[in-house]
Formats: sequence, structure tokens, C-alpha cells
Amino acid sequence: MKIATWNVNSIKARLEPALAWLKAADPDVVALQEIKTVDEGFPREAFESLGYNCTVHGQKSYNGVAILSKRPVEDVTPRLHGDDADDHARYLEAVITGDHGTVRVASIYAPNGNPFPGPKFDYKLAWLERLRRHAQKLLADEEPVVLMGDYNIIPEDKDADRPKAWLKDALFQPQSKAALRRIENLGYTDAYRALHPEGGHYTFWDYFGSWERNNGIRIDHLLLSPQALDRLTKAGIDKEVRGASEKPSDHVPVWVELSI
DNA sequence: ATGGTAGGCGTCCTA
Repeated sequence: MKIATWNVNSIKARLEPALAWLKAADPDVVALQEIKTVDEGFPREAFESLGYNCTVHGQKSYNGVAILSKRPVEDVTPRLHGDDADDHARYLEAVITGDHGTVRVASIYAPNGNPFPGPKFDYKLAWLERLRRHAQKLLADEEPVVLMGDYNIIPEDKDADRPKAWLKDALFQPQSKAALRRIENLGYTDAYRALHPEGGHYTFWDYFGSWERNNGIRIDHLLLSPQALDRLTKAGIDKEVRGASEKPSDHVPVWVELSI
């Protein structure tokens, strides 16, 4: 089963390149982030025509996550526990049935956290702690789990073309890196890192000319539970998507293949 | 060291 994550930066603005990528890459499951629309505005018919079930947790103007699946979807759960006042649409979970078992997947859009320091950074850390607690609970079931999305965290120096340029940025603060490591320390594995440890591979380039200079960062991650890691066969970044359309997202898709 | 772009239904905010 091929499982991908992609921050599209508005699903309406990205509909044509998204359909083209789906046809070429043919993933079974796709976690989308920053769809920037309410549920009613999601162009589900276009994806259904390619054979995908659409599960949407939308929000007006900002954030918003979704899960597309060619396989049966059940046990759909939006939102993270721990803060009833948090109305950002940043988390959506579902169970997907494959040919050889099931996998629980989550589409994650972690807060950006800039400017640092400040209340937005505090919100980022609090949100990531809520994610950690939830990730911990999921391990008790000892099932394959894939927590994927835009974590807005650069894990290490080798995940940025110019690490020094990010020293004052929320994405590269020691507390942000520690929050990601705490989730990994529960027993989750960064799938792309596990198969491509060398660094220098990026998933995001800003719109300020960074693509042309390959001034990128790796901030979109798929974290695998031990049972998912056991089934991991491949991981990749579809970098070519950035150059394949006139109006690309600032992120590109990242994917894994699991024998499920 | 700075500021550059993109998207959204609001004249700025978020990224």
C-alpha cells in the first residue's frame, strides 16, 4: 500500500496539479494539509472520479486537513484531545483496510509557530505535546500507525540547505526539534530518514526564489509505529511536482510503501 | 541584513 502526505496550500488552487500527480503516482492513501476550505467547498467529485473516498476536516481560509483513500475507510476521528477551545482544523485520523491488514493513518498540520518567541510558538509546543500524548495512546493497540503531515519542524542540520538561516525560526528551535524527538522516542520512526539517512533531501521551498537555488528544508514527515515500520519497503519525495505546474504548492508529496 | 511570493472572501492574516 502506497501512502503519501502533501501540504497543498489550498486544494482549490491546486486541483489540477493534484489530479495530475494522483494519476502519475497512484497512491492508495493521501493525507492532505492546508486545504483552506470548509468541508462543503472540498472538490470531492474530482477525486471520487479517480476512485478516491474523501474524508475532510475543513476550516474557512486557514488550515484544514483531509484523507483520500482508494481503500475502505472507517473509524474517522477529527481533532486532537486536550484543548476544547482549539478550533484549528489540524488533525484527522482514520483506519484504512488493505489486502493484508489495516493501518491507522493521521493527516497532521502542526502549527508553524512563528514568530518566535511568542504566543504562536507556545501554541505550537502545546499542540505538539497533545499530539505526543495521543501518539502514545495509539501504541497500546500494537497496530500499524502512520502519523504523517506537515510537522513544521526541521529535525536536523542536514535537513536544511542553509541551516544557519533558520536559527531564529520556530521550525528550527531546539524545543521544536525536541518535541518531534519525544514522539519518536515513544517508538515512532521517521520513515524517510530511516531509508535515506544522508540528508540534503527537502520537501519545502519558499516562494521567494528558494526552489531555483534548492534552498529547501525537510519538514513533512511520516512517523511509523513499530508495526508499520516492520512493513516498510520504500520511501520517497516527489520533488518533480514542484516544477510540474505553473502554480505549484510550496511543499511536495512524501510517501512510503507498506506491505499491508 | 533584508525582503522577496502565495492564497484567502475582506481592505490584512497566515505561511
